[in-house]
Amino acid sequence: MAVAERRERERIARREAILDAAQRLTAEVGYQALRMDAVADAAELSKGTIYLYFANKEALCAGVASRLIDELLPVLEKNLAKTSSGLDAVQQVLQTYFDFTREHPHHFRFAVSWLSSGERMDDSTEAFQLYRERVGHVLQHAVTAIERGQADGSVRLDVDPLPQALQLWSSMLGVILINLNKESVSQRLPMPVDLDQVVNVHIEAMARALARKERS
Amino acid sequence: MAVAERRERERIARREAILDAAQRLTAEVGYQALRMDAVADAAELSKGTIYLYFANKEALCAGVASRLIDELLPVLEKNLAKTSSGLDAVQQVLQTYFDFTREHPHHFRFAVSWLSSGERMDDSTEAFQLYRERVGHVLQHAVTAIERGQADGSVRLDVDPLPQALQLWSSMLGVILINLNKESVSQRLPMPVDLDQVVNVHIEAMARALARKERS
DNA sequence: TGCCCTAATGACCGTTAGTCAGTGGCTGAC
DNA sequence: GTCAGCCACTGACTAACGGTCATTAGGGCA
Repeated sequence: MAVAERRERERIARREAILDAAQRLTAEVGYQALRMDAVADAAELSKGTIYLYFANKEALCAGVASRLIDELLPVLEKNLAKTSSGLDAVQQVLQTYFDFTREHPHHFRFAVSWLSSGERMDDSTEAFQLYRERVGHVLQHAVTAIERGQADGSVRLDVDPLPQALQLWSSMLGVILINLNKESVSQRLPMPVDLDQVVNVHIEAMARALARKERS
Repeated sequence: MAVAERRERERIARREAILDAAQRLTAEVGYQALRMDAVADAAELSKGTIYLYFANKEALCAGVASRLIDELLPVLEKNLAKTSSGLDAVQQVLQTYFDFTREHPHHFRFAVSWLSSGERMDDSTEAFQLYRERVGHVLQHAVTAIERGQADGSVRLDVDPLPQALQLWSSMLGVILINLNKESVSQRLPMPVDLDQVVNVHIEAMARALARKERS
């Protein structure tokens, strides 16, 4: 049945075309302002068709998010390869993730709303499964960096790699969240602040907290 | 004009009654699921009337949030009075804020969406001004704790109190965000994790990063 | 040629934030 | 005491948007 195979290829191609359109629009306006009608228009399809390929708006967004986080992993691995110690690698994971969110702020906002969605978001779809897996890979790099540091003597031995990696990840999440919205946050705070500086302060603080010996 | 004064009192009382209703409902369902019709029903007013007292849903939520954060400040001050050193006070600020968000998870979610809203949210209303001011007070306590630690020798001298307080605040934000959604986050991660432990790991790490001397 | 199956359509629905022309009761001038 | 005017309040209405479904188009197979 060559017909069935062609149909399957066409189906995948159409799905990718929808994702292309959604990704383009998302880069402009973000996930929350993304309109399903606009996606349909941009993909030159009717709205109903979008729902033949994605269960709902969130599943579509997860599809876009999966594509983006795919771009992060090779960059992260390239940067990690250059590091001289485990502690250096820890800092590199944080810095690379930060740089990535600067390039793709909407992706980060989506990740935050996904993580904080509670029961609201139905993430049982295939697109979410994939996204979840990718996030796990990033976290695994942090765990590995800590273990490497404990092996090479740059990271203190009394930290537990997995909880510590989660601490690094979640605290970085907060710092990035604030930095990403620095214009509005600094307006919204009563004191003057330099929120770019805070990112460096944070990465430095994390390094001090993990370092085996007091750093200069 | 005793009439004008009575009118003003009534206006304030009505506003408070609306806030009462909104706060009650918010505690049940959260800000996002709060329906303006439901607020109107609960306050025994028509929906239009709600909009005579609050510009929009966000302003109403900011009103509720202001009330809640008002509860935090006295508790924080009480807890800080018991601390034995500046470093201890830093930890107490973090712990108290964490405990508060456990009691009022919806408030925290609102704060996060406010901070990450970018241009979306119009926070020029009076309710937001007040809320902003209160958040500033909490931050100020963190700054003061660091300065106190530098004075009493518990905190290293090479940290700049304001950026460091912002680092503490924003990183704690991320850790709390993850903890608040721990059920869904742990489901969504491919590895098993204890997210309550991560909060303690974080506060410990922060203390190590700020401590003047290596802690045991 | 004609039947069938799949992909695609777009008018339609439900929900919900926000609006506005209309109502009624209190006030204060006369 | 009367009544014009003001003001708080009303609730039906609109707009926007995510999601649905009865219907249609057209390629493939007997």
